[in-house]
Amino acid sequence: MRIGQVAKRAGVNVETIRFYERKGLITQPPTNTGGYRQYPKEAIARIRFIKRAKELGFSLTEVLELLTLQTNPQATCADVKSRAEDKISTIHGRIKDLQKMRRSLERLAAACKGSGPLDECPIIDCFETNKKKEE
Amino acid sequence: MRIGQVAKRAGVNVETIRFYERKGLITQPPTNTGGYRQYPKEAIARIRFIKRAKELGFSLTEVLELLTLQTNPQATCADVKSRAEDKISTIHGRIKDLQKMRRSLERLAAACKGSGPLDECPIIDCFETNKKKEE
DNA sequence: CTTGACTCCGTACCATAGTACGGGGTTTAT
DNA sequence: ATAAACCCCGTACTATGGTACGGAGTCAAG
Repeated sequence: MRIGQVAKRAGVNVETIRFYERKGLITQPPTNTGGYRQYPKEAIARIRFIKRAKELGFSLTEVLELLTLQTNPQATCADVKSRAEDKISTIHGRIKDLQKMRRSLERLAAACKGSGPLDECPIIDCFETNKKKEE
Repeated sequence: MRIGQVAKRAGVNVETIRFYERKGLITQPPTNTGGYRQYPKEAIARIRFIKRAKELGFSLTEVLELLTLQTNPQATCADVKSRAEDKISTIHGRIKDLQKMRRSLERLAAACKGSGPLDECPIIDCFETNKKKEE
């Protein structure tokens, strides 16, 4: 199968496949006489693996680690599980940060009556002073 | 005040101030005879404004919008409030996405007993097939 | 056997938010 | 007056995950 077919079936761009190859996530397949890459069908599965791991928050570097683990006969579930748990906690941290931001913005938006000049806007005021406006 | 002082007091890097200037977030102040930038003390407040807005999730482009609004006498609280509300909802969306990821990972991690070879790992299995392992 | 679609490669570019560097000139303190 | 510390400018580089481009060669259908 040629790169275009693989790309279509895996749901990515041709350029993305070449990019993954440069990053070491995919090994370059044999080429035909014309120099075209000839992919086995497992290539599609590998690209989908990458997509799925990415969707769950793994960076390409981390996906590479996961893929490398797979070729290591000493690797066990524990290796994968610990990476998943690390990822869960970093995601958790990001959620906390975002919730903090959201709560602050909600407080400010609630304090803003939505009319009047900017120099009375509690949101702008907060940005200027980093204090809640004293009543 | 010179750039180094401003940077120190605002809690950013000198380079960052020059970067913000290039981005139009800060106007270039007058320079002394030697060509050094001479900042009024309001510059510190402006940089802190940028920092605070960034901490609440606004990108530099959005911060620029906010700052530009301030110079517009027609602008009202409503303009700021609507930007805050937009930001709240994009943050909300990101939280939802992250929660979805976290839930999926938690399900997978829970399904993984944490020992044994990788080809029996439900996490790897999910990445390969995007299905929950059938029992 | 020609045309269009596909692929090759290397490089440059996108956004984001800066950081780092190098070779100069300036200011300040001793 | 000299050295340290500061600042100037432009450019390049960081990380992340790709996308775009251009000129060339190849493959398949008519």
